[in-house]
Amino acid sequence: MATLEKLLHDRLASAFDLVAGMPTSPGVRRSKHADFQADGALALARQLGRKPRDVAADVVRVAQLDDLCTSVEISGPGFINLTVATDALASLLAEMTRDERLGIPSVAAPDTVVVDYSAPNVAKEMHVGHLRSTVIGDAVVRLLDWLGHRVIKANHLGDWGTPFGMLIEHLLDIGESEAVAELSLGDLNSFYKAARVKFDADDSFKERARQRVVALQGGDELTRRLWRLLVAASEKYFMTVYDRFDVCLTEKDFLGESFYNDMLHPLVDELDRLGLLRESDGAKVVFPVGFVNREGEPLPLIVRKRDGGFGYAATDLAAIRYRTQELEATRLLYVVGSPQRQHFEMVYEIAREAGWLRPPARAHHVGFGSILGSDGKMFRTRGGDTIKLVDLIDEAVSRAAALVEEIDQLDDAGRAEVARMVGIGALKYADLSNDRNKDYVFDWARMLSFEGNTAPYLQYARVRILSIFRQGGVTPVRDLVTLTVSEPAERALAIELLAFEGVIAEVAESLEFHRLATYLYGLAATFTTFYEKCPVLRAEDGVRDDRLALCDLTARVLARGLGLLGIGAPDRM
RNA sequence: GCGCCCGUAGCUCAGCGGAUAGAGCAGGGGACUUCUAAUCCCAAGGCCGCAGGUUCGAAUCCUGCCGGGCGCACCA
Repeated sequence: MATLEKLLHDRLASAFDLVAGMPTSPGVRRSKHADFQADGALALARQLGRKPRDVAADVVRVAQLDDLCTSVEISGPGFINLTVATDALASLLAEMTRDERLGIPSVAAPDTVVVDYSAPNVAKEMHVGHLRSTVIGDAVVRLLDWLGHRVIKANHLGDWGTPFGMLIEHLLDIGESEAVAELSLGDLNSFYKAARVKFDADDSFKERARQRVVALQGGDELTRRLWRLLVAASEKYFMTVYDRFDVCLTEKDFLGESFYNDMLHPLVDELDRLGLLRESDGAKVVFPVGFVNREGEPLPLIVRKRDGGFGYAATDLAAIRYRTQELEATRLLYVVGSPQRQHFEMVYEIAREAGWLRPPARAHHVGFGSILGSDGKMFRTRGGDTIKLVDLIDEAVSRAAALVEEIDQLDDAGRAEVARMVGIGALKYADLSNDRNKDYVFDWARMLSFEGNTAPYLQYARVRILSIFRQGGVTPVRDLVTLTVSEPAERALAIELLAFEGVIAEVAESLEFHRLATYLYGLAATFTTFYEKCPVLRAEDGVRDDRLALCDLTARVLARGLGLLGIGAPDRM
């Protein structure tokens, strides 16, 4: 389906091309002076050496807009103001009601997308630091999947490295069953800390740990089994967190660092063959072009450490090669904090130089800022400790439970389910409604408020709509051929609804979910104006059905939009 | 030193070259015999960090400052 804005754009583009004699952007956008405006004449006038208003007049003369607009006027210095015909609105809306996908088709040429996100560490608690990656990455997965792309979730688990020496030795000390029980239940911090304490205090333990690392890397069978035990127990725990948080990661998506172990030696060999590998201070490194260190010298990416071990850079390179060559990925997304930006830029550059990343395949760092406390510093507990992710989730749900306590139309189980949707929704939405490039300030009261740009507000807006249907005992029809849109509030809502596709298209590329959030909030706000001004159930028969259709579409767009953000929408609250 | 990100109302945030810079919160004033008032409406609140430049037009693009955050060789 063609979206309204795109239709206007295309028609005007043809007209502009005629007037300019070359491809010219019409500059169509929403306007407060009309439904839409086109700014293209102002920019074009300069190139043609003519007056903007004259250019605009020529464009209007040749533009074929009769079926779309009732009014096309030139205003100010040369803006073209467009008022959309209600017939056009009506038929587009009717088409939208009939479409299961709300006018948004599956993509014609799907990408194979690898989304690298969440990435907790084995035997370590998930904390606030994992919140944004998990929430944003999950939204990326849901959106691209819904659009019909082939999405591969890659949970780049920290399941390898020197800490496993001490972790395995600690496991042996306390016994396998005890360790597994502790880890599966989520008592990860105390397990890790206990290991750490012994490691720091006890030299013989430290030596055992060191030996154990060697055994692990050497493939010693017992050690591997114990390691696997640690990983499995942690994965089991992480799954409980994901389930509780409504995150769509599954057991199958754990693709930890260790997965790439066997690829690391061949990787180094290939870099060597390609002539990219250098020796520096005893380490094997690659110097990607365009990167310098603080002395202005070429900045290396260390592929193999002086001691022969591999660092994360090697794993990241192996992963990128695996993803493009084995998984045949065309779009690689790394949902990782902004501080790691340079690292990934270096990895991408090397991958391009090595030929592992070439068009149409592209890699993109989906970076994000930090979560801050109300004091403007990194969000921590009052004691200065990092906050566990489960604690955050639990608090969100229990705070939401206090809010929904008064709902008398639901039983206890129903209220608990609503509390979950509201609490988790609030937490996720607070993250996704902010520009991910920026830091944001964490504030329980604000995110759980029913006023302002919050998940509860959007959820509530939809509940009010469903309440109309229940109250009237009606089911909105979805096979309309046309409908009437006459009141200003109806028009405003109609135009807002028709903008959904454009927003989705934009976010699918930029992965800036706050644009979707801003849109949904605008839609909900536009709806409440409509709700105040236009009675639905009390309207006359013809009008009533049309208003019901507007309500229904709004509810569906809200539910779909929230769903793409990983947020549920309760039917009552 | 080099690089990246950020600076918009008292607070939290939108605004990816267009008309008079927008929301929410807080503070002020209103609206519940009404489809859920957990809502809505009205008024008030701004040298868009500073200074130049490009442009018919700059919060938006460029340069330089100021202020804050983060990276920059064997941790991920």
